[in-house]
Amino acid sequence: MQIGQNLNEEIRRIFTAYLENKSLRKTPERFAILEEIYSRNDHFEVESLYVSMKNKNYRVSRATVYNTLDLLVECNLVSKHQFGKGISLYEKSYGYKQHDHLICTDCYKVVEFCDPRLQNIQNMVGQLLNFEISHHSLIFYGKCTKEGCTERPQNV
Amino acid sequence: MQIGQNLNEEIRRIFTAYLENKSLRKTPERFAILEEIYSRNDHFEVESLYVSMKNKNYRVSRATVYNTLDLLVECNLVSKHQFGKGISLYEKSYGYKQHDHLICTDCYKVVEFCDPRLQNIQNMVGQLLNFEISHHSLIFYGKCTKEGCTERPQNV
DNA sequence: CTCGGTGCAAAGCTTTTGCATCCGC
DNA sequence: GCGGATGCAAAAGCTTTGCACCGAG
Repeated sequence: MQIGQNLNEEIRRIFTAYLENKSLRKTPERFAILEEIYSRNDHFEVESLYVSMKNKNYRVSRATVYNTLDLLVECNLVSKHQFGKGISLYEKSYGYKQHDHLICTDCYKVVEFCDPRLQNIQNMVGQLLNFEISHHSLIFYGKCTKEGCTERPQNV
Repeated sequence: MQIGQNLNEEIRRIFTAYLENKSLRKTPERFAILEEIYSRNDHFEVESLYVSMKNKNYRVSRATVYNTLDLLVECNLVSKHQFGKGISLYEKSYGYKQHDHLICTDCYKVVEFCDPRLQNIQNMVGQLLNFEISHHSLIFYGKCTKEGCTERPQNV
């Protein structure tokens, strides 16, 4: 589809600009990882991304995946979350409206939400305490009611 | 001091009630860990708590510390944070007003703040998405300005 | 007396690091 | 060709687990 193609070009452009600005090399691995991430629609962990690429017979190492994820987080193409199970989850972030997460403590389902008032809090707190706030993490923990919470962990 | 003594009795009472309710044993180790935690005023990591107790010649194992921390988190006497460095930080939570955290991405300084508007957001989001929200985690990441940010990691 | 809890050490998992090789610039 | 980047595997760091012993109920 045309839109997907445009998005793909756009994120490559952003990553390229970032790499050039930082005098980092534009290696094929870095762009392959970026592309793999943007072909996904979930909150994924490093191992899952690594396995996906291995399954496609792409030759990458975990070290490169970790390294590239750091770069992508730094240029805001990917966001990183610590949802509390000691394991980091990532998701693509370009073209998505800012959102936060709600996690079911029974089944680990992740739901996204957005509340503009948070931005006000962020601005005020930063000004009050002399911080230049660059980003935030807001997670609500609870139990999903009504909907079919299975109490069985899902692969999020 | 009298207040400290009352607090100490109060948290023991809460923990005791929790253990009895869950039919768990009231072992001396569990209360020793609780007491050690409430004698601290910082955000601490497991290893630090373990070492503190070892230094006082108290015989505990890491396994018991981890086990007890889980219990204390579950009965709301302790709160657990994932500040993003892959390592969990804990703090006592009874008798403290609810607060959130601001972290300097250069020196890792942790500052606490409180904004009552967050409660409104929490209530609204929970109602809207059919979640019974039990707790949350809000972290602002940024750089401290004006004050002397050393860019050197502190032991938080 | 029972069996849950503990200490200790080994194992598990995610992430980082060291090093030889490779390739972008 | 140089030096950054990669792949691989080993190592590191936090947390969990297995097992024999202990002690709370």
